Amino acid sequence: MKVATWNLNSIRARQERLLSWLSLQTPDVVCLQETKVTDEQFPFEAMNEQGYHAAVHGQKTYNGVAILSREPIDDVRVGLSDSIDDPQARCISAQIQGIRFISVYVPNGHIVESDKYNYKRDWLERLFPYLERTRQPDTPLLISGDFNIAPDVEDVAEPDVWRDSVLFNPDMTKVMMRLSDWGLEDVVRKHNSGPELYSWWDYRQLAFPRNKGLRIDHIFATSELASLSISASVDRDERKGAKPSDHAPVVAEFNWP
DNA sequence: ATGGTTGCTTAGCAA
Repeated sequence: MKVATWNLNSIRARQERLLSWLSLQTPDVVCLQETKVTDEQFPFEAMNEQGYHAAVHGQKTYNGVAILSREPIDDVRVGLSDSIDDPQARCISAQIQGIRFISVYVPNGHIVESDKYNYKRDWLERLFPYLERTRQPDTPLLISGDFNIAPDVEDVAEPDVWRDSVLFNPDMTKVMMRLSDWGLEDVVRKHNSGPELYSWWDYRQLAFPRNKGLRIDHIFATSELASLSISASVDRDERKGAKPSDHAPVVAEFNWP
């Protein structure tokens, strides 16, 4: 099974690239972020014609997450399903081929100590009880998406520029360690030990040609599933050419089912 | 050189 996560930065702006990429890579499941469309505007027909079912949780203008799958999608749940009234569409989960998939778009946070950063921290606090409620015995869990967190110094091309920013600071590193403590393994890092593996490059300052990126898009899986992973990579080529997203797709393959 | 780009929506926000 080939699984991918990709922050599209608008599915309308990226629809042609998405369709070409799907036909080239033929992933089984794709977690999408920043679709930036309401559910009514989601291009279900184009995805279906490409051979994919789609589960969506969108909103107007901002955010928006989705899961595409070649096999049928069951038991779709949207949001973090807690007592907080949160209008931002940042989480969707679904059951596919015996795996619980979660697609997340973690808040960016803007600037440390801003309201947006407090929202990011609160959102991440809410994620752990959500995982606890979502976890089921004997069902592997895979959570992937744009976490807006570079876990470690080797995930940042220019640590001195990004240190103590919203994307890379000790508190955010702790969150990633809590995911690990909870039982989730970073499948991409497992298969790529070296530096210079990034998933996002700023549109500005020629960041991509200079490879000044950060690894902030991740695929985590519970240990049994992670142990069945064969390979993982960033599809850097998808960041090239005309009208790319600022994120590249991240892909992992599993010996499943 | 105190900016730089993109997308959505139309002047300003979000990333």
